[in-house]
Amino acid sequence: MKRHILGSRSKALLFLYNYNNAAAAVGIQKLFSLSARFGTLSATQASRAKLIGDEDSETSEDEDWFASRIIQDKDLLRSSPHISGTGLHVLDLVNCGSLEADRTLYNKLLHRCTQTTQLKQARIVHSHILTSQFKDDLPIRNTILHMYVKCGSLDDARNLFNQMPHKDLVTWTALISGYSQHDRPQDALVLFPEMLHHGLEPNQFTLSSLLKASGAVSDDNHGRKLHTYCFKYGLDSNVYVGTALVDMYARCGHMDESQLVFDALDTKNEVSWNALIAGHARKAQGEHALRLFWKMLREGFKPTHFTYSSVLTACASAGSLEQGKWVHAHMIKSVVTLVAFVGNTLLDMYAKSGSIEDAKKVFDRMVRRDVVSWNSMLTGYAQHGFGKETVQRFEEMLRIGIQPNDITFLCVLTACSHAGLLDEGQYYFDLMKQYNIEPQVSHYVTIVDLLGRGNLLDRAEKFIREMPIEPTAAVWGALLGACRMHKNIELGAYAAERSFELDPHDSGPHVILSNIYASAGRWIDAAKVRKMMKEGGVKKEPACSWVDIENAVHMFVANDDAHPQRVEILRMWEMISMKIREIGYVPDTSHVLFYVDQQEREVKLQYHSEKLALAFALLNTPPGSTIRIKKNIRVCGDCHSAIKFVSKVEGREIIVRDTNRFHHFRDGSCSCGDYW
DNA sequence: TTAGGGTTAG
Repeated sequence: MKRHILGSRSKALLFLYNYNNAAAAVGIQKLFSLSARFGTLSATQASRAKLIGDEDSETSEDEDWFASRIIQDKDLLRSSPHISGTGLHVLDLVNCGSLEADRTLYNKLLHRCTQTTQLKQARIVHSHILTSQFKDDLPIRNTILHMYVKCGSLDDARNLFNQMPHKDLVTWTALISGYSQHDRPQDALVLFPEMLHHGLEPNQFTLSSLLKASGAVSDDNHGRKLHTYCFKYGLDSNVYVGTALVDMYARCGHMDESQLVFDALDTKNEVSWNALIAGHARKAQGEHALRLFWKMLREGFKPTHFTYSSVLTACASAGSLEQGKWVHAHMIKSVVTLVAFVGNTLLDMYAKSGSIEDAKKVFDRMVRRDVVSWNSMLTGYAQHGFGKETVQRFEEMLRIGIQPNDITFLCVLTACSHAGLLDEGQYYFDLMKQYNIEPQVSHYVTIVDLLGRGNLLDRAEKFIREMPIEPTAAVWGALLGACRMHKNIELGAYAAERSFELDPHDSGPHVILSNIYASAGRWIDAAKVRKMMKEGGVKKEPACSWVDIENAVHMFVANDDAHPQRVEILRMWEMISMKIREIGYVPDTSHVLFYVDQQEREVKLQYHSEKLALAFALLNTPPGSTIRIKKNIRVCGDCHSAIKFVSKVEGREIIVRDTNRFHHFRDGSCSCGDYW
C-alpha cells in the first residue's frame, strides 16, 4: 500500500472525520471554517482521495492549533467506540506512523467493514492485518471470517477457513451461519459432522444456524437430529434455538410440532411469535395465523414489521377483507411506517381480498416503491380483469426506469392472455430479451395460453415443439385448457396424454379431458378417463366455497346438507333459479362430469358450492350490498353463467375469487368477459 | 469473535 505523508491539517481533518467523539465535535465549527477556506472540502463530504493527495506544506497558526489540539487528545480519540467513513484513512495513519495498530484498532476497522459490507475495503484491511503481528491471531481471524460473511463473500470466508490450521467453535459457527444466511443451506449442513469429527460441540449459535439451514431445505430428518442435539446440550429452552426449532418444523410442514415447541418455550419473544405466525401464513392457514396474532397482542407482545407482513399475507390468503382492514388499522395505531415490505403485503392483501381500489390507494401512498410493489399492483390489476390497465402501468414502470424482473413479465403476459391482447403478449415476450431476462417455463405456459385462447391452437402446438426448454405438464395443460374452450377434441386428447405422462397424479388435466368428452356427448370416453383416475389413485380436490358474513366465515361444499340454514338456502336457490330462467338462463349441463340423465344433471348443478354460498349470502346480507365469495378451484362454467344472471335480477355486485383470479359480476356481465 | 422471524406469479 502506498504510504502517504500527511500534513497536520489533513491529519486533523482525518481524525475528525474518522472518529465520532466529543472532542472532535467541539472542533466542528473550526472544521467548517477550515474546509471553506481550503475550498477542497465540505464538512460532510470530506473525501479520502482529496485528503490523501493533499500534501500540506503551509499551515496557518489557526490550523496548527487545531491539529495539535486534536492529536494531543489522541487517547480520547482512540477511546471512541466507532470508526466512521470507510475506515481506510486510519490505515494511512498507521502506515505513516501516526497511529499504532493494536488489537482494538483492528477490531474497530473490521467492525466498520462488517457494517458497511464493502468487500473491497474488507480485503484491504485483511491484507493489512496479514502484515502485522496479528496475522495468526485466532479471534482476529474469526472476526475477519465473519466480516467476509457479512460482506456476502462466502468464497473469501471459505478460503480463510481452509487456510486456518487452528479453528475453534466460533470459526466453524461463523462459516456455518454464513452459508445458512446466504441461501447455501446444504453447505452449512455438511460442515456439522465435520465439526463434530474435530471434537467440537455445538453451542446455541451453531444450532440455531443449522436449524435455519435444515428448515430451508425442508429436511425434517435432519431437523429432528438437530433437535436431539438441542436436548443433549440443554439448549432447547434457549429462545434463539427454540425459535429456530419453531421455524424449522414450520418450514418442514409440521405445524403441530412447531406449535408444541412454541408452547414448551419458557421464554418467548416477538420473534418466536413471528416464526409461528409466518408458518401458518405460508401454509395459507390464514384464519389460524390471525387467531395467533390476536393472541400475541392479548399476551402483551408488540408486533413488528415481520408480524404485520405475515399477518397481512395470512389475510390475503384467507381473502378476508374485514380482518385485513382490522390489521391495517392496528398497524396505523402502532405507528409502523409503511416500509416497502409491509406496504407490499398490505397492497397485496387488499388486491387479494377483492378491493383493488384500496390496493391502489396503498400503492399511491407508498413513499418508496420497489419492483415487488409494482409487481403486486400489476398482479392486482391482472387478477381483477383490468388487462389494459396492467399494460399501461407496466409501460409507466418502464418509463420511470424501474427494472422489471421475471415475475413482472409473468404478470404482464398473464394479463395479456386474460384480456385477449394477443399482439401485445407476443411483443412483451420478445421484450424480455432486451431486459436480459431468460423466459422460464412459466412464461412459455402463458404464451401457450395466450395463443390457445385466441384459437391459434396449431400455432400454440408449434410453439411448444420449438421451445428451447423441455415442456412440462403445465405447458401441455395450457394447450389442453384452450382445446376445451374451442372444443378441439383430438388435439385436446393429445395434449392431455402428454400432460399425464409428465405428471400422472394431477387431477386437473383428467377433469378437463373428461369434460371435453362429456360436452361432446362421448360418454364412454369420459368414463374411461374417470376409470383411469380411479385406477391411478388420482383424486379431484373437493370443491368448496366460502363467504364472509359479519366477520364469520361460512364454508360450503357441493350438495351440502350439514348447514343449519339448509332448508332456507335450498328454497332461496330454487326461487332465484326460477327468476334467472325467466330472463334467459339455461343450465349448461356439460359441466357435470359423468353421465346421468338430463334432469339429474341439472339437480347436481344446482348444488354446486358457489351457488349454495351465493344463496346463503343473499339470505343474510342487506339488499344491494356487495357479496364476496371465495372458491378453492376454478369457478364452473354453469355457475359463472348463473351468477351473471343473479347479479342482474338482484341488482347486486358479486365478487368471486377463484384460484387464479377475480370475477366481478355486475348487471348481468362479468369483468373477465367470459374469458378466463 | 459466532445465532432465530417478513413481500410479488402460476
